[in-house]
Amino acid sequence: MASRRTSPKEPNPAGSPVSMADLARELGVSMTTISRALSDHHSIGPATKQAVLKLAKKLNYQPNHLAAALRKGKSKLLGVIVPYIEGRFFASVVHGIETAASKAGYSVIICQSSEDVAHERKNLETLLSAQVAGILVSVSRTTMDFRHFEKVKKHGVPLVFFDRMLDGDDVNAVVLNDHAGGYQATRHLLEQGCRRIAHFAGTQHLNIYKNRRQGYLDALLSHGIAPDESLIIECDMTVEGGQESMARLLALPQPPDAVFSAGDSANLGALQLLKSRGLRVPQDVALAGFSNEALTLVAEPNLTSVDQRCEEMGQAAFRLFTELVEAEGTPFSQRQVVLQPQLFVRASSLRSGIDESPETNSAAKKLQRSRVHHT
Amino acid sequence: MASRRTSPKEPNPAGSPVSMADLARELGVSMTTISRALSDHHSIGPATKQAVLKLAKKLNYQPNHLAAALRKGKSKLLGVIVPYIEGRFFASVVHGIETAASKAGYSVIICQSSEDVAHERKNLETLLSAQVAGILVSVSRTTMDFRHFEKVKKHGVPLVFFDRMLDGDDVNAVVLNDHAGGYQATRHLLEQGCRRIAHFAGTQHLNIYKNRRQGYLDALLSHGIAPDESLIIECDMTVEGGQESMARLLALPQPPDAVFSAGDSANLGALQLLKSRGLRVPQDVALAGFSNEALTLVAEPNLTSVDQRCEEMGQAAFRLFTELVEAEGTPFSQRQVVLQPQLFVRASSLRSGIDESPETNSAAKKLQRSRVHHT
DNA sequence: TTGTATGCGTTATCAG
DNA sequence: CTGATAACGCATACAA
Repeated sequence: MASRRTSPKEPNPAGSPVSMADLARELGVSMTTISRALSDHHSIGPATKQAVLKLAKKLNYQPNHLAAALRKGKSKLLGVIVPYIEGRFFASVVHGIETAASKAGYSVIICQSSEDVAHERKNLETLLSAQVAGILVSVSRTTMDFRHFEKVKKHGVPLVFFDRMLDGDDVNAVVLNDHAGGYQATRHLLEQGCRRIAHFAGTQHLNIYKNRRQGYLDALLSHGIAPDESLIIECDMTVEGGQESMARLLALPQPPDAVFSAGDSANLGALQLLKSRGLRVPQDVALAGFSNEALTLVAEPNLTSVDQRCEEMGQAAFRLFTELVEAEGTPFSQRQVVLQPQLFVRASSLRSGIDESPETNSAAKKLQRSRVHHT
Repeated sequence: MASRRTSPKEPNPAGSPVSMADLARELGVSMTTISRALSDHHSIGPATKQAVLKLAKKLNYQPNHLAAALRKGKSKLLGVIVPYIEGRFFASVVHGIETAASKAGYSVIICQSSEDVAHERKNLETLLSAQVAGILVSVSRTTMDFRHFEKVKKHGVPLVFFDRMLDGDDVNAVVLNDHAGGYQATRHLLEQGCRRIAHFAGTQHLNIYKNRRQGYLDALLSHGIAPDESLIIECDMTVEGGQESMARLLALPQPPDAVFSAGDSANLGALQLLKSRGLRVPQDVALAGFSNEALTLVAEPNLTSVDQRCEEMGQAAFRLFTELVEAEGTPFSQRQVVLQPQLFVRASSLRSGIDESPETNSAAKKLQRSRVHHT
């Protein structure tokens, strides 16, 4: 006598796509009942519900999100586009996004534009085809206009920019107050007695670099110091770029007594060059940077830097997305979230001990501890 | 007279889910024709094909991958689970995976287990529900058995482990030859004249740390040196852990003249402590670490370290996945890819200049250049 | 070369 | 409280 295929003893032999229909057949009820029991619908008998749940566990039923999304017209997928995923900043932001998203039942599809607009465009297509519920993006360095984002709006998919964005007011975005960051760092250098403060600036078509520079300029002005254009060097923010830029500054008739760099790597380069020339940091040249990279705590002396609140930015971006989902249908209203940066004062800019507030230091220590990761 | 809704002049007013059915109606052909034209089927008239493509572009038709996946039973989604996404290693591996995957038309869903098995289990459920075509995973630190991965196999979803995995032979995996890495680093220290070489070891239930330690032991043995258990310290691989461990070693009756650490962060801690005690690196104590973190090039002296080929690992993991897809149906055969580590010799372990080969140095420089990222 | 019909797994709309 | 049925958008076996 052949064994019955429908025997409850057989869990599931091979590739086992158990569907709601299977559960329905097995229990002798309708698919509707199964669906309702599984989604905890109100009009459902507690007895049948338990029975369904039990059977589902037993056959280890796995819901098919694709089918559900197709039916409902809304998926639980969230698209994220970043220029690249390496480096502390974007990795941390993605970490923040993913953590918040998964808590809310969303899965995150990650895309890299590799700083290339064409790639970015392709990423958008892919995400739209994947029927994502929303798209979070930090534009690539080569993105000069918003045309390819129009399609996203046209499809009614919520769109949130974070950190990097182009000028244009009709977009939702969460950004850091880069101006305040530049201002704080520069003011701090001024308070340390520096008077000829140079600036390593980034590409000026990106909001972040433009704002950091403006913060620097405004800090100087509000302290009655006229900016000196020869002290502003546009550099690519790499270690080598920092070395070269620092060398150029030292070749000036009147070298600076401090540098505010729009990035930490360039500042490291500056530090290396200064040391190689036998100059002391901060006594001869004080340094303050941007991003609060891990390297700031490794360099000697430790580097003063502006923290970008990476994880908060990720969380905020996701929150903004959910707000957009809730506000669906209502007329478009632009939403912007602006995060406040935090200056971490370290030895590279401390000319006297008096400014070293205890909170700042304990915060820095805490950061160091929490940032440690290992394989 | 009311304007016709089907007028070709109306591109698409609001949220516009243009489907193949719409294109078919507009062109007066069947959906089959549309489907074939779009998927470049062979039996399709070039004229009609062009017409379809043109109309699709005009109405900016966006294919619905969900529907296609549902129909075909196979999606173009790839699930990736990592303990966390921050830090150089996993970010780089994910970078490698995403780059290879998107090139092959796959989208990557990223999940973080946060070093928590329960979370890892949930991640698996999510990915299976999302109908991913495969799952790539590096297990969490708290994962002690493979039970929750059985379900994945049962569903017939290709599963690839990378870097971290538990013992067990019937799995597909791409790993680094950690044993060779530990061996090379230790041999290098021996060649520098070190004789009492200590080891900072990681949790021994993870393959990677066990193998690094074994490589260390075997290198000692093959050089006729009996391992000294008091020189092996299990530490949590943080900077602080490294400081404490180094302090313990220095308190020994016979302190070591070198340390091979299973991680770079701990080595940085050791370096800091040595400096604070007035000891010189590498003259008094030579240091070699693991992971080739960015900090190795920031610390002074630069830290010798074993590179883990992060991106190659990501690429290899994806390749292994595609192989599994192609080998579908055939009986299971375990596949393992073992990557060879590369030792980067730097000042922290160089007691004499003679060993500093030019290739090593140029490779290190190249690495430094290519790793620079900025916001 | 093109069209017709069906089903993938789910949810929503109706009746009972 | 429960059930039958349609529909989501696409791909394919089968017919023309």
